[in-house]
Amino acid sequence: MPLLIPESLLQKEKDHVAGFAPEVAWVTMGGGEQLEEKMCIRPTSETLFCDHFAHVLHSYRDLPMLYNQWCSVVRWEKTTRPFLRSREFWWQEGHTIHETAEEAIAETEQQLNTYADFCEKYLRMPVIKGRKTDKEKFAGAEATYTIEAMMHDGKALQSGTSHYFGDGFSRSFGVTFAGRDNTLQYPHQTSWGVSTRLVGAIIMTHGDDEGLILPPAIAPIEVVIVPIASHKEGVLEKARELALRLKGKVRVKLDDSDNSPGWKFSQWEMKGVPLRLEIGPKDIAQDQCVIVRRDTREKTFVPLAELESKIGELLEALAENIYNKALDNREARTVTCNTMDEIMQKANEANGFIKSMWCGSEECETAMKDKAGLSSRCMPFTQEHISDICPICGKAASKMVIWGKAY
RNA sequence: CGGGGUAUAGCGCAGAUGGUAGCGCGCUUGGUUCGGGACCAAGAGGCCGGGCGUUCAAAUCGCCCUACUCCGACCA
Repeated sequence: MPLLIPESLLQKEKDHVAGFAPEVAWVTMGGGEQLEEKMCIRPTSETLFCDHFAHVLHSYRDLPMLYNQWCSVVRWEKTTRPFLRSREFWWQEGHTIHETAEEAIAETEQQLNTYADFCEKYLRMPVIKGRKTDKEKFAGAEATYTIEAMMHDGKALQSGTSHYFGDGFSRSFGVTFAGRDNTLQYPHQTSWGVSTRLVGAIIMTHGDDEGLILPPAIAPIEVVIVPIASHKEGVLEKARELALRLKGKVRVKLDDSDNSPGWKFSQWEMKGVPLRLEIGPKDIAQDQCVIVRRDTREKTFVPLAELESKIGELLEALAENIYNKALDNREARTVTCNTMDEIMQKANEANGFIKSMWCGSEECETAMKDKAGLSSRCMPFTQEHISDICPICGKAASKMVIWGKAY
């Protein structure tokens, strides 16, 4: 889809334009000439896809239409933050239309689950699945679902979203198809995305003072081999032999540069390589090597005969450990509150998640922001019954919300 | 948008009361080292963000720009 969106196209869905207009960048000139109609640089591509759908959709037989594109988008943020909030960011955006609401809702859920699984199983980052409040939902959506992660400083990071649009956009853009009963119908739509924000999430979930800690599944190098006293007879040869032996089984790199071993240790730790394999004269004499975990720095002497299996075990142990550490941090920084006083006190003490009931009114949500500096992160799918009243207004409440400070 | 801060070597910084610049890291060369960022020696590297002013003399004082940055409000 194109990079530029004509203003008229952006205007077609009123909630959407109201939500995005304040943060779009506009192109007003072309080759020194003022443009007849200004164009915005896409902040998201729903309008472009809708325009496209209107042209290509004719029959229920064309449905579902499932699109995905990787591109960068621009949102004119007032405050930027490397990886987490940049004015231009690279993302993946999926856009689908379906014959029925049920199908579209299923798609929305499926994608949210895909993101959650990816974060938890591959990035080893625990997330909370839930629904956004109306105040926080995507402009123009009927429902927005989110996965919320907690960074190690206790701040929340929305790590992926999936939206259900109903047929609102379809109606605004005149997207129609001939249905099974030969009547003209509007398809039900979804969109969903994750961005390079996840890179920031990895850094801020797993990293420590020595640098990155990469989850093994996405580490470009899983094992780095550092020869010790590599000038001595046979060391480099042995290191090369091990690298060759591991190649194809695990992503391995031999650092045979002439930097000192200590320098290499620090360097590869900073880059987040999960395992370091040391091989030196003493090891060679005993037919073993030393493997050091990035997360705990724990050293293990490994007989060369058991090399492959031990590497597998250690990678898995590391992956599990970094997930558990992140989860422990989240649990330790999550509190349940019943009164506004309690909430304000906790919010003041430390960053973290605060669970409380909520009556559902936007006034109370705004009050939470004003009084405690907290925004609603989501209404988790897994609800807990804390009480029956909203701590903000005292009226009846049936929804539990997670509040927090967000990046 | 509101309120702070910073700008001096590739990077990080120091340069009170004005006298044309220094430290650490990095880089180059030689030697010794090599199981946690090695050591010694010799080097290279600077329009002190930009402009105007004050002064015999400005990195230093004054005014005006520009860029970056932090904290708020706004947002994936």
